Amino acid sequence: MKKMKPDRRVGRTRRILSEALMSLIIEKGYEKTTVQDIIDRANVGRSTFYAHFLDKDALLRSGFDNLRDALSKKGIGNRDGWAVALDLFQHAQSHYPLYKAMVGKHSWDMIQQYAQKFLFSLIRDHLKPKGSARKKTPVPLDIAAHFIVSSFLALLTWWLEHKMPHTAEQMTEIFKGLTKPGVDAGLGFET
Amino acid sequence: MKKMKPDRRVGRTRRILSEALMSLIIEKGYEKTTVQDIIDRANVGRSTFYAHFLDKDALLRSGFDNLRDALSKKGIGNRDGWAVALDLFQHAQSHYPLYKAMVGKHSWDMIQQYAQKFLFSLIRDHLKPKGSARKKTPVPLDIAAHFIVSSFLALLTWWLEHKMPHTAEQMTEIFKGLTKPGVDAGLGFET
Amino acid sequence: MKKMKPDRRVGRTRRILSEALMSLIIEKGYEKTTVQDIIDRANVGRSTFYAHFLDKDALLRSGFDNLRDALSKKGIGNRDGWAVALDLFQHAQSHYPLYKAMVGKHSWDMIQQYAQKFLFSLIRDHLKPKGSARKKTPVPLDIAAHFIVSSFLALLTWWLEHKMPHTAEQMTEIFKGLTKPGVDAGLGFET
Amino acid sequence: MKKMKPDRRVGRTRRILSEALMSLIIEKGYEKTTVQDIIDRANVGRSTFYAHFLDKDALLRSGFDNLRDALSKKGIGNRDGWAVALDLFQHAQSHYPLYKAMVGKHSWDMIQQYAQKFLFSLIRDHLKPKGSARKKTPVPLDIAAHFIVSSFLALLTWWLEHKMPHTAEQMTEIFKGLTKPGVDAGLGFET
DNA sequence: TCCTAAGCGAGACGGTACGTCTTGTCTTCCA
DNA sequence: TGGAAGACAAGACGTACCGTCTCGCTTAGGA
Repeated sequence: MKKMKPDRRVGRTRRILSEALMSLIIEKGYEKTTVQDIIDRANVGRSTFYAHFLDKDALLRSGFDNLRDALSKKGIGNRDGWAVALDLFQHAQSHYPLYKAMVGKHSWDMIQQYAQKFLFSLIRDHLKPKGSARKKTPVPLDIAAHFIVSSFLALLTWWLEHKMPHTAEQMTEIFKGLTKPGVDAGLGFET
Repeated sequence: MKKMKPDRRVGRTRRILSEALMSLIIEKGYEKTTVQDIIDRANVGRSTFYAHFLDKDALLRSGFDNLRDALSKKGIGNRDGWAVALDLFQHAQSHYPLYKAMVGKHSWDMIQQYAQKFLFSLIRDHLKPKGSARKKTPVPLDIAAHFIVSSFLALLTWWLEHKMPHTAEQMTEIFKGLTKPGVDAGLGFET
Repeated sequence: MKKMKPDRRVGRTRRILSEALMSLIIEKGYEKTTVQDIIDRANVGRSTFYAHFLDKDALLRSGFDNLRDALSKKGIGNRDGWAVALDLFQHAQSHYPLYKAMVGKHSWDMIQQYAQKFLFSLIRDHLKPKGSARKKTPVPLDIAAHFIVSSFLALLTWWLEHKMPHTAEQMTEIFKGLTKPGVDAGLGFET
Repeated sequence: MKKMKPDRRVGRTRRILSEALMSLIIEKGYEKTTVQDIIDRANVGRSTFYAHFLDKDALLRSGFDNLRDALSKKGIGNRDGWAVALDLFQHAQSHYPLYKAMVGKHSWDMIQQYAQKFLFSLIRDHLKPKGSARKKTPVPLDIAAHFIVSSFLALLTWWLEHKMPHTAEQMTEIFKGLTKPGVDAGLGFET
């Protein structure tokens, strides 16, 4: 197995396609954007598209890989676990037109699901060490993690749907205020 | 304006179509079910289908109208507000094959959205009277309602995805345990 | 078997339907007129339409039955056989809007076929007695009759398509001038 | 503007579709043949069909383009103008099953109309030079051309409907015998 | 004059074909 | 010779009409 230096054009094509999709989402929404639209905008052949991505959904998800990798590398570390939410609220804010175009649509559901998976393992791994001390908690740890992530996404969705009436910091506070009490009580330790 | 007696056939057709869809969802999933499948199963003409429903999605949603109407009529009344969750957990349990076939798919997102709308107004109307006394709360009432509904749906989803490892009563307790503390603190009054 | 007096409503319904079709043909053409259009215009139930006519085509043809019966009763008699053409040219002229709306379309083909059948037997019966004397003619009598009728219809079509640039009398002369020489020569006797 | 070499597949697809239609016409008639039948027989996608032809009618007409082009190239030249009829009678004879399946139906009307247009200009262009000498003729040249073409098609139709009881040569003679005298007289010169 | 069978309107229904649309694969040809 | 262009198979979609049918109301014409 040879280790190849990746063709520089490959990165270029993927980037162009991603940019084409993003601009099209903002213009006409993800659902109304067809593969044909994307490759027309990107000046790319149909087969080229499918050489790089399984389908339109894969292309969309790939756009969030950067965010995921950044978060993944940064981790939670010694910060207040709830602080991660702030990063995400801010990211949404800085890409508002894109998020706005998707929220409430099928594409948003997909993104949520994608985010859910990643954030879930991030949170669970953060909670596990603390929880391992306690034998038995009234609420299973997995459910708590799922609850935290879902609550965050729910607030994010609400925030975007209502045109961001509060700051990212305020939203983080609200999120923490609504979620932390129940989690702490349910798990039996301070998160 | 004449008051017409409604054609008895209409109700029958709508019911047959709904039943056909439900059975097909269980067999092959909502997304893989085509309109053709439905009308074949229901022994109904294509145009008849479109005379009654805008599309496949509308038919699916109509299937939940009964549940919605039942809840709507029953209301929350004097019960513990959180008890409504039990009704819904139980409903899901008693229609498990149907729910199971949809959870995690696009159809589930749609149902969630449909449920969200209805439950949101139900909850908000339940909270409003209590909240009107207090001038200012750290958390806006709308956000709290949104949070409650989303949390419920998140737990329901988790429960179904994991093959209902707990009873409906246990899930209601967990739901209440995770959600109530934050809401009470955030709103400044006992829900 | 009782002989009933026919219900007066029946004739009325048939007439109303025929009138509705004729007016619709003039307005939007026969092909674009649907059964729904007709029964809407006629204020008649769908089933009533089908109780009276097999389909739209049958209704159209029925409109020409009057003309056919009139010609049939009048016959050719002692007149110049070619004079019948004049009657028909004049009929077309007096119903120009209707004919104009059909000529060149599928409906015109149907009318032509309908007319062909009737006129063919009219002409053949007119020629037969004269031809029976001669044993053998270079051109079969049936072909000659077919030729005469087709030529007439061709000229009628041309005339209507070109907005009737000549009088009905002129067209009759042209028709006779083009057709008679060949027929007389082919049949071997004066028509 | 780049001159592209046409994709070889295109011609193939069009040919296959045409062949599929022809065979289906012979088997079940043009009117009963659906687009679905054609694409099934041709092993072609539905969209491919519509990428090449506007509709079923267009495909049918395209099948006669070869014949038209052949005649067009060959022209009338120095031959007896009436000889063209022989070519056409013979063509019909050699494709009898196809013609037989259409004659008398709507499809035949369409073909007749298509043929009429082409043959009319062929004949008129053939007559014009001869007629320009004469100032005034009792019968307009356009009518004469229309008459000739219609007469030919009428005889062709009769011939096919009656299972070709005469040879193509005989039919040509009959055609000429019936038509030429009137035309020569009407135009005032020998055709 | 009554009453009864038929005509009738309204429109739901099963069914068929249409032309459009989008997807993911596969082939051709150009640079 | 590798990738852009785009032809292609597949198949679901929503629309348009058709001809059949069921349902009650109305009404003509025989009793």
